[in-house]
Amino acid sequence: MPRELVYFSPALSPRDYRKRVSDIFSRELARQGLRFTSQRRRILAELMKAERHLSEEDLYRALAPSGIGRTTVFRTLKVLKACHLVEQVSGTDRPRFELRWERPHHDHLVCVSCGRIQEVRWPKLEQIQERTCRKIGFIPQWHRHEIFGLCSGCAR
Amino acid sequence: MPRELVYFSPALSPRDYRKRVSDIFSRELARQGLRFTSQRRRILAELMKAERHLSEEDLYRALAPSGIGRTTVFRTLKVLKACHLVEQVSGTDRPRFELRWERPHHDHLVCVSCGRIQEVRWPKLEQIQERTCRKIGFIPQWHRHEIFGLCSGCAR
DNA sequence: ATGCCTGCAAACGTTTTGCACATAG
DNA sequence: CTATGTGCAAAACGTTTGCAGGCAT
Repeated sequence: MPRELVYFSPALSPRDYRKRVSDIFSRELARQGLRFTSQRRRILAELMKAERHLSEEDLYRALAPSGIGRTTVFRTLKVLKACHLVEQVSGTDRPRFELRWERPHHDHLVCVSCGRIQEVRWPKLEQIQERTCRKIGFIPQWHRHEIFGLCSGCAR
Repeated sequence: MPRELVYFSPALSPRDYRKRVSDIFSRELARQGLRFTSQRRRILAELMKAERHLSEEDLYRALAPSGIGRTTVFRTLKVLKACHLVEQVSGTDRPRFELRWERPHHDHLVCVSCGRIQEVRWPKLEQIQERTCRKIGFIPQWHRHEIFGLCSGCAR
């Protein structure tokens, strides 16, 4: 159900964006002595063409007909996370995955009724967080900020 | 490993606090036609006396010797969540549960090295969040804000 | 040719469910 | 007394692993 994502950095066309992300993945794999297989290519493609946050299940269902196994989806998601190309977020049900590259950091508003996920950018919040962390000597590495509630459509 | 919690609202003595939370649970159960059994009482007591965020495993290990089954721990945690007496947070490993009643809302700093969980109160952040939500017609019900990184001790 | 990658099936750890008995109200 | 709660064992679920064969480099 989740929708409403803007995947493309304004400076790049969708096509260029896809090429760019693909190149980054391939380079990152090479750097680690790993291989850019057709399965990994297709899983990344599926993530890029999606207009919502996909779960492992979503990916598997989309790609199983073409012969990709569950294990490979799990393993590829792990590699993508390790490359910081994909981030895992919690939906209302299962973990979901989103492409991060070339996209500004943002937080999530998750509708508990329809599952829609909206994205919010909160530079001011990030700033306050960093200041507080610095003050108490905590070195932030990543964070997860998810607000659950009713989206405007379901609020009625 | 997580520690460093302040469970008591400053206005209440620990003893009064425990009585209060217990009463709230009992009343909430009654309201739903459910029963305040000895198991539920003891699970809540365990959560109240804990000085850290407990996992289901923690609770089970603490209470199994006195004959409480795994199933009951899971089921009771579910009831407690439904009553909004307990909130589920992600640690570095498994889900953990914390009492919410009479405690001000706060966010979490999770150390990925030692597992320590520090709590932060960010009224200013909450305020910004609420303002944004109101602006776009999103009705927030709860939120999860967890920052992962290195605590001051592990930063060295 | 080598060594990483794949798919399958089996293992795994966590959470849920079906059931007969126990117990709170 | 009756409906809800309990504990056990088994099932279900999402995820990981071991292995034999496949493929990118």
